[in-house]
Amino acid sequence: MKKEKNNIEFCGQTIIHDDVVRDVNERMLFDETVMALAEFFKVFGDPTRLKILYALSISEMCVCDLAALLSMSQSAISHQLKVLRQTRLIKYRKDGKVVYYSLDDDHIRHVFEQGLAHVNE
Amino acid sequence: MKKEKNNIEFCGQTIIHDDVVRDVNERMLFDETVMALAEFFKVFGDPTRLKILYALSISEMCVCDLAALLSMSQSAISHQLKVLRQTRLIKYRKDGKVVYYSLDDDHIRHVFEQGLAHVNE
DNA sequence: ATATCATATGAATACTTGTTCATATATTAT
DNA sequence: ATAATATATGAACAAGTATTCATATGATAT
Repeated sequence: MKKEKNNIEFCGQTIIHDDVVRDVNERMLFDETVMALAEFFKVFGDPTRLKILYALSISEMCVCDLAALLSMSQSAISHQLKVLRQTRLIKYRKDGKVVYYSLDDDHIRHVFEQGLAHVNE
Repeated sequence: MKKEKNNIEFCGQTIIHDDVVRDVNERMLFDETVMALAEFFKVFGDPTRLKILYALSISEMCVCDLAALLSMSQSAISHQLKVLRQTRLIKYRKDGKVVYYSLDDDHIRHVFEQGLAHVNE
């Protein structure tokens, strides 16, 4: 049996189902959690970074090679590697002048596959 | 035993390890796949959309209620719902003037949890 | 028909972001 | 030291995007 509607004003917003809103509000995620989550997914939301991650899931590579592979400037690649480093998705080791990048964690592969599964329906 | 370096120029880019680049290049994803994947993750890369998705993972809700829940304008919510609709992450049913939104698929919940698992380390 | 309410949407704006360009740093070779 | 090479980075610019504002649409009630 449907309960009757009881429209309420709250913070200038009309609430039609205050019971549902109250319930969901109590279970809502912390703002910082949502922010962190958004940042995490945002990193995967760029073709260049996805290609880099995919490439590194196959083999560690240096900046030069990644630039050649993706036909992009060394600078562009380097900037994106910085983003991936800062979000701890990749790690690196230095060997002389050359810096080798690799995935930080197999966990990343899983997220990637998860996305691929969706895209391929 | 490390193979000696054989720097090559390709499309204006220096290649240090041409064997690795060639190998990875052969296995590289199609551009359209990468694009679709980026679009998919991009949708999850916004706090407002994440909150909406999370809310809908608990209960179906109408636009009014979502606006009240997130303390945002009806218009802002409606615009984001459009994005979520177009990417087929949510579906809706109409009951008179009221439009009820819900997750399109339990699969979305899984991606969400996957992200949460990462954020919570 | 008219008013009201829930939702949708186009345009404008403010903000974010990916790439380029120029340059800096660091390591190796001469 | 000097030159060459691999990588990093700050600033500028272009392209993309989330929200607001004003308004449109569509349904219900009077």
